[in-house]
Amino acid sequence: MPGKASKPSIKNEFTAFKTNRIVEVASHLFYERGYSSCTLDHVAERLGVTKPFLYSYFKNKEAILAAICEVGIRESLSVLERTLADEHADHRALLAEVVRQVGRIVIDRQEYVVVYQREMKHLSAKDHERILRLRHSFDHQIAELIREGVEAGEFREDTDSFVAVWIGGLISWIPTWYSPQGQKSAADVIDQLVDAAMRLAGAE
Amino acid sequence: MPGKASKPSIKNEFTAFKTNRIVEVASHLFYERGYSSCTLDHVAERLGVTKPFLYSYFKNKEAILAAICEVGIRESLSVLERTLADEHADHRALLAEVVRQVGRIVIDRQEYVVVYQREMKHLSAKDHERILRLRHSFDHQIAELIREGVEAGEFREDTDSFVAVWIGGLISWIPTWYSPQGQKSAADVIDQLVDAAMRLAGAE
DNA sequence: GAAAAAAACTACTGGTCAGTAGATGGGAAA
DNA sequence: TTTCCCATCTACTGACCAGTAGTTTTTTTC
Repeated sequence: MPGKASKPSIKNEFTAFKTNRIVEVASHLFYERGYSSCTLDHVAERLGVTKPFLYSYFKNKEAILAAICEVGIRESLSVLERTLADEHADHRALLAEVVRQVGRIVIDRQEYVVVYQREMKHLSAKDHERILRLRHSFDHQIAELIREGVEAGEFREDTDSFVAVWIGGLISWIPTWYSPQGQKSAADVIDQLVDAAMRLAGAE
Repeated sequence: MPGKASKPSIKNEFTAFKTNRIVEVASHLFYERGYSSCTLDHVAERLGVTKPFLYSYFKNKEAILAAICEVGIRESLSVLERTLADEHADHRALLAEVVRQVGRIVIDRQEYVVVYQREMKHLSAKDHERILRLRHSFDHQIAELIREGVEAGEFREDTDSFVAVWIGGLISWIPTWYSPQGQKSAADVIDQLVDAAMRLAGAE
């Protein structure tokens, strides 16, 4: 069961590995067929196991969804905080780097992000609130970064720190239209994303 | 059955009225509970009728979903084309007005838009394609507007007309976070949206 | 290598739901 | 008033599915 912090050991590594595989496969199938239309028998079949197997790693179907929803946000938050901790020339460069890093994760974790957006409402109240807090923390830190940049005179002075939400929207929107098979490469999309974010922040 | 163009008559008006009510109520319930988790018995109950009633107005559950998905796009497209036909001082003013009008619709039709985004994949291939074509037509016309504005020297010359997609993203993103009960009024949100779109287009 | 423990499976249940067949009842036509 | 028709309803079916009880297989331990 995720959320339990255990000592590392061979056994726990096995467990973690299997838990991850479940999340991976479930995420893919929830993405394809939607949460409610995807049965646990489906997930089990794709993993080459049976349904009760899943129940020894997750309490129920909703717990699998919660694990999926957390992946994208957790990684985005962690890369955000890592990037904020690094040295940067100025707020412009910092914002650009943050958006670039998070954009990369959102593209890599596309399916997780989409499942989160679409299926959020099937989370239990508890899981929902916990994940929303992560999301707010993210928006808040970007807003702070913008505010500081405006103060430092690096972004247009009429820039409301609420553009953090718009930038978040830009980022979250990517997975709904970007496809690895499309004409645009991931690198192109990220470059455009960074450019768009800088324009929104009034950084030019 | 929607999609059939009939002569106007009292009878057809009754039918259209009932069809609309079904779409309205179904949209609301699909929004709240998700398409797959919302039963037609639920929809019928909320309407004060029974399930077979629905089947005399729609072929099946998916047809109701298709009707919902079409509302937002159809209205957006029609307001877009109406606005494009009007006189405007310049491309800047035109873009601002288009974004304002469409933003208003998206806020008014919030639930339809969200259901469309979330449940698109449950549409039949045919419905899916038809609706996607409407959507592309929308993006294409905005892209054209941007291209002309750049040519006229009203938007920054390094503005790729692909920003049309980003602007579309900004608009589509609103219903996922805006709430009529929130602190921000619809008017505030629209003003901010227009400002953001102008920044993306490099119009300042 | 036998016994105990852990992991995974087989087989089931109780409930749900899209879609349908055929009944019913109220209004229009005659 | 009687007949017919159309809208809507009652009552059902067949399939599906989350979750579980109890058994079998595999691994660990001694």
